[in-house]
Amino acid sequence: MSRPRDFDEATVLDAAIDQFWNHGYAATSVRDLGEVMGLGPASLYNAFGDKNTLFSQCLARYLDKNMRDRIARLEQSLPPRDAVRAFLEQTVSESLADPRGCMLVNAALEVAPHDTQINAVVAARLEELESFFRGRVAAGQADGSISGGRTPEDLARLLLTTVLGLRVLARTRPEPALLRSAADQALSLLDAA
Amino acid sequence: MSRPRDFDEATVLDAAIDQFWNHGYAATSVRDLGEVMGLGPASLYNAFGDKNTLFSQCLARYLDKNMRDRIARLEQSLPPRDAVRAFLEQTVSESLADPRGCMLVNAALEVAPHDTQINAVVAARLEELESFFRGRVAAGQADGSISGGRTPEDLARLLLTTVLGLRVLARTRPEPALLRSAADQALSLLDAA
DNA sequence: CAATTACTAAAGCGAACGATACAAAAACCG
DNA sequence: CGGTTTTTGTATCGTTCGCTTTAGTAATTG
Repeated sequence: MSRPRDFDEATVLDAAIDQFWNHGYAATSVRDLGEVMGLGPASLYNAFGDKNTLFSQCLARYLDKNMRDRIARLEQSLPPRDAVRAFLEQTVSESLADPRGCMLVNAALEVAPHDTQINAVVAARLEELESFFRGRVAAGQADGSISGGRTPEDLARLLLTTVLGLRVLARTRPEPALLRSAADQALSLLDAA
Repeated sequence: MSRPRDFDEATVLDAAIDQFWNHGYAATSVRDLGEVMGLGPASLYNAFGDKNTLFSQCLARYLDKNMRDRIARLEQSLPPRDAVRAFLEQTVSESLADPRGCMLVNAALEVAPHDTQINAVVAARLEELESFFRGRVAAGQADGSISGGRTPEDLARLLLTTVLGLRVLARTRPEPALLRSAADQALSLLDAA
């Protein structure tokens, strides 16, 4: 090893994430990436591999920062039922505030169907989210804050589906009343018998 | 008017729909389109305008054939509550059978955010679907087959969100148990008080 | 201080992109 | 038929694509 990099990998990765997040995979060119990252093509390819590999790294980093951390935070700081509600509410408010939507959902539709590696990552992360819901529902049923009328598995599946639906809906119809109502209806299943 | 076209517009449009549906907007080239449509570039541009205009026509035709007609059929042939259930069930079984998902949902995430015209079309069609659900729920409440515990507006919003979520989920995790369970949970709201 | 290593910037590779120019050919109308 | 109009096949426009090469420079090691 000799000469160190002139740039910070995490910083330029964030710039790349921003570009992919804004414009999607196919509509982002390697030149675009080089520009926002402040790198020439040689540095870019040397440090991150080709476009597809770079995208994988961006997606992984995005998910660690935006999903995994959020889940961990909610699991630690809130009682089970509140954690579920908070996740849905954060999804709604974030969808209203950021027109780019969720990079995971965007990738699920644009990239995953044509790339088995990305598909595996996306599927695994969706399972993580489902698992978060399932675990919180089970815990909520145990402490009595969530009705026991439905299985944690079933409720988790609906909650996951609702989150994804909200993300899609928000990108073309970012109407607060619409999104909040949908989220509230899904949450009401935590009470129903 | 003088020389007629050598091709049937509807037929070649269907071929173009198939291409866009399979590969998305950005990843489909005009040459790809010409190939599957059996047209040279001159005929293609002369008949359908540029790539973006062609996509609009494809999306409109797709929606007329796949969504509007289905809604009309369900509204005519089934009682309100069954029509709602049938729509969800068809969404699930179609999602499991066809890996391309729903072209409307795909377009909502890939194209609509960067194209105000497409966005308007997508938003309008989602409102149509929401309106279908709202109307059927209201009719179902009137005839007693659907619980009156929630407003048609709220239920329609959740059903719409669920359909979109199912479409996303199915593309990366086409698991029958997962999708059917989510759909069933959403439908159970038609009973709850 | 060499010697080595890894970096960067600039130029450019072949291929594919969206879109057009142009002339030949085909169908309509009088 | 002849004249007009539209369609069509072909060739190609200029640009951009993902990616590589080359040449030179900057930092580390002995």
